[in-house]
Parts: sequence; C-alpha cells; structure tokens
Amino acid sequence: MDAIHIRIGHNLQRVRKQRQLSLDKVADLTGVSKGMLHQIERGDTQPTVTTVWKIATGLHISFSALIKYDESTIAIVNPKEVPDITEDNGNCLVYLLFPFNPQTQIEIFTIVLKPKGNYVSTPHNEGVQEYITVVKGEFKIRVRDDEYTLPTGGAIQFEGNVTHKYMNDTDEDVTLQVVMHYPE
Amino acid sequence: MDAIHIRIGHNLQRVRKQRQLSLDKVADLTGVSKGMLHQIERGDTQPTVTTVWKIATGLHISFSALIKYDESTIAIVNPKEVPDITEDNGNCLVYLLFPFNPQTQIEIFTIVLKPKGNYVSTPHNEGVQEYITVVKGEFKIRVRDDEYTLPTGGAIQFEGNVTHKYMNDTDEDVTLQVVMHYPE
DNA sequence: CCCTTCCGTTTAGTATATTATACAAAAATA
DNA sequence: TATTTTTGTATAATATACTAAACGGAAGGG
Repeated sequence: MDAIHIRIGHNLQRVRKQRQLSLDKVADLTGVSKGMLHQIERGDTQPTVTTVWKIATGLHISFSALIKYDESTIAIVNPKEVPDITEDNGNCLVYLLFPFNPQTQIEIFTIVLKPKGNYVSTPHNEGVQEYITVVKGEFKIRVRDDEYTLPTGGAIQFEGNVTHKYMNDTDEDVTLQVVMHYPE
Repeated sequence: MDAIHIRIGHNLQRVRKQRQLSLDKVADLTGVSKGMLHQIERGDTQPTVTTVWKIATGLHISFSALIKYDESTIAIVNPKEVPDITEDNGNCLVYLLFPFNPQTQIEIFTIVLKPKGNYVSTPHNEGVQEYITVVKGEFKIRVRDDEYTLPTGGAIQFEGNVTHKYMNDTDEDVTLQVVMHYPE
C-alpha cells in the first residue's frame, strides 16, 4: 500500500483528468495554488490536512475519496522482510505481517510460541475483536478466567478488552495467525 | 463547523484522555514528537496528512475518527452574513447557506428568481442528486426536454447530470430551497 | 527534606509546505 | 505563418510544520 500522500496524488489526478480540468481550473475551484496541486499529484510533497480539505471541498468529493486506495492493488509480503518483535526472552516471536491500517481497521500478524513460551496481553480497548487460528501445534489460551486448549486448525474469537494469556505447554513450537479488528 | 485541524485536535485529545495516555506515550506509539502532538491538540498547527496518518496508525483508529466532528454541535447561519452570488444580471440570486461539506457530501442554498429570471445549469457529475423545494411563488423547471410547473410547496428531485433550467414566468419573486447531494 | 520521575508547555533550529512568478511546449485563433 | 492562450513544469521566496531539547510544576519514594 502506498503512502497516504502518494494515494492522494493519484486520486486527485484521476478525478481531475476524469472531469477534464486543468491545474489552473482546479486551483481556481479549490483555492490551492497550481504549483502545489502539481506537487501533490506528483507526490513531491506531503500536503497539510487543510490543503487536502480545501481540495475535497472545491471538487465536491469526500476526504475518504482522496485518501482511499484502489483495493485491486496487491500487497505482497516477503517473509524475509517481516519485522519481528521478541517477547518473553525469545520464547515468543511476533511477526507483523500487515501493520494496522486505518483504512480497514485491521492488523494481522503471526505469533510463534517456543516450548513453554508464554505471552500475556494487557486488555485492549473497548470493542477490539481478536481472531486467532492455530496454524501449528497445540495451543492453550486463558481468556479472563477460562482456559481453552486448541489443536492445530482450531480457532477462537473473543473481545480483546480483557486480559488474556497465550501458552505453549508442549515441547514443540506453536504457530498462530492473529487478526485484530479495531472498532469505529 | 470547526476547521479540520481544530477537530483533529479535539478528537486526538479526547481519545488520549479516554485511554489515559500521556503525550510522551502517544509520541512513542505514533512516532510524532510530543511537542507536535501538543500543538495539534491545541489547534496551533495544521498537521501534514502523513502526520495525521501516523497518529491514526499508532492509536489504531481510523482517519475519519480523527477528522469527524460531533454532530450534536449546532451550526447557526445568520441570514445577513450569507454570501450571495448573482446570476442572470441580478435576476437570479444564489445564497449559499451551507457550503459543500466533504463530511456529509451535502450543499444547501437558497435561490431567488426575480420576475422573468432564468438560470441555466450545466450538467453536474455522474450521481449528483438535486432536491428542490419551492418556498414561494410559481416555479417552472426544464429537465432535459421536459418542463414542469410547481406551485408553492411543490418539490422535485432529479439526477443533476443533465442540463436543466430554472424559470420564473410570473411577476413575483420565486424562492427555492436547493439541496445538492454528491456521490461517493 | 531532597531526588527522581512524569507531566504539559515552551523555544530555537531545521526541514519543508505553499505561494507567486516565470518558463517552455502545445493548442488554439486569426 | 504569426500571435495569443493554455497547458504542465520549474524556481525562488516565504510561511510554517516538525523535531529535539530544555523548562517549571506536580507527584511520588526514599
């Protein structure tokens, strides 16, 4: 996914071309200088929110229409390049596949629990949904005061605003696929 | 309605207070400096889209959540202060009550047609909906090739992407209430 | 009490967003 | 063809977003 100012540039140019408007005309409609519009379209600058707002207003389009990106574009993640965060002294590895995206409100990562590895999560905010799929191994989880044991292929979903603990009581690695969905 | 950077400031501070986070903590989460966050909350600055994006990402909230404004706030329009645009040599007066708002995608204005006044509108873009209510007088309108005559209290709705003409064939003023809704 | 830590605020320096002006090529007009 | 407009681009000057650092006050902790 492109950076936000790149998307804005593309969206702006697309709308402008669609309506067959010149930079001068758009400058006139929006009150943003022609030069600035040019730089925004080229992605040479990171416009101010007020500038983007003026463009949205002048062109009669929503803010979202300017910051949205084409869903059909494909994001490929190379396993080698995924940043990993270590917890519990190396007994819990977290690979952030897709960092939180304000567009979709979703965040996806893989967790590897080494034998006897633990991970305690502090409660998230109200309305956060957590979806866990066990990719490999036998997974034990405690949500609030209840414990569940899930085999490979098992899955669990719960509201994340309560303390929960991931556990691996076995002698083999446990791999999890975690999807977080944030409200609003 | 407040300017966008003011709303962002309020929304940011509200979320931060709700979650009981310090500026330092938010700076840590978002990668935006503490000083900048402070200025944004106070409305002293107009942040860059990338900065706002970083905040949305770090706090796991949507962009819209940051730019939205409390609907319960009231906007009062003083008739004396409404800007008016004159068309057709003063025979058509347009009063923009609520300029286009990217949030609601709506625009509202009042039109006064003097006796024998005309107003020809060039087609808008695809999907634009136009809602007209006749507040006073007898109103004639041509949409594409059809003509309609509406009495006081009458109303009409049509897709604005076609040429249409407002007419006042009477000897009295005609007052219209026009709501434009833009798609997306 | 002093010392530390954490909080919001301020400030000074720098990076850069934005504008106004100028430019060259293309399109239109005559 | 010569002339004028219109197009996107480039540049220089200015306004301002952003950071890092320091500040003073409040809240513990010994």
